[in-house]
Amino acid sequence: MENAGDWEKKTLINELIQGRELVRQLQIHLDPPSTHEMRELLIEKILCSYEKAISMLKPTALGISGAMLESPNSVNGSPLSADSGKDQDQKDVSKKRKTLPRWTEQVRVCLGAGLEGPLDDGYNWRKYGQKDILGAKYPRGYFRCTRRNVQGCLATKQVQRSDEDPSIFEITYRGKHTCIQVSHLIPAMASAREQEPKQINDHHHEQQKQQQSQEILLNFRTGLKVKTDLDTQEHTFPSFSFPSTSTECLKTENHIFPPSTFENNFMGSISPSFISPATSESNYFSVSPCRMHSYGGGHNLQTSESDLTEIISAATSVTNSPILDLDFPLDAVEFDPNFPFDNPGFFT
DNA sequence: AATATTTGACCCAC
DNA sequence: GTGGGTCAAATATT
Repeated sequence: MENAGDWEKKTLINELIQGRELVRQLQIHLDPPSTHEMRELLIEKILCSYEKAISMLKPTALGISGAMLESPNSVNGSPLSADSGKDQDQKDVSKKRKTLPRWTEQVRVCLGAGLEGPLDDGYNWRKYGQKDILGAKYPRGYFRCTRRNVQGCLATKQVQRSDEDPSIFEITYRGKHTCIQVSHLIPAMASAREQEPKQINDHHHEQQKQQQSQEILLNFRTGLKVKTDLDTQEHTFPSFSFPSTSTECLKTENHIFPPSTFENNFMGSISPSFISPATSESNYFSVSPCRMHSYGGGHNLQTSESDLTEIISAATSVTNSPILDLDFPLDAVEFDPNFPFDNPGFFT
């Protein structure tokens, strides 16, 4: 994690460069017969970019990188973690409730094409419930890993839209993914494809390449070691997604960037954080999430000491902990995704 | 047909 | 009893 600072710095620079590029694009689109939508879109992107840059400069963003961790107790009451004993019997839902680690992440969604909603984090989620929460303006969505039945993956997440800022989604993850993720990315791509069939159809071959590289990468990742910020334990985990910051945003938003745009950068191909149909809070979204702390998500986890170990491992299995990713030698590629914008004409 | 989402009911912790 | 979380039948989508 030593290079976390570096990484943030670079990301910050990238964001600024990106912002500049976007402004240029906007400039171009100001005169000609450009549509309003295009201009608004550009503005959105610019704002998004700057917002991220700013958030990176904020104190909270520096250390643990702004990860919004929820103190375990605040999320759900208390004794949840207390009984850490055994969750071995995972068939019993209620027991699981007590012991599964959880952590919260806040995600900002870029309101691009008028749509909005939470992003995909690289896993395939299936919605299994929705509930109106007392005092909350928006209902909370409940998702579980689609591989639950197949592989017994017990990971779940809750998506709660923020009252004050509807563009923010609070995502509470619970449980770690035990499913083998070699398969998770590909379906993710597939679903992304489904959502943007027109744009993507032209790039089937590229996608296959992508999938291949994903597989390779995943295999690679399988042996990944990650340090959590909680302590020094290192964990290897089976799956991980590499959230790309603005890429996500721009990529999903308005489908401006065809997959091929990312083909050449490793990151682009491995970042599965496209939209996933199943992840949308209410299914109506398909937008571009900008993780507020995507450049470094410090997670805090539920902290019952007894569960600490599990929590930590869970944290590593989570998808959105870029900061955790940093131990991974991605330096060479990690920023590429932010740079498709350097392509002249990437907007047309 | 298979898979995903919706939604009311049910269960459990508080 | 209440609220939050999950189940599962009905329904929608692919």
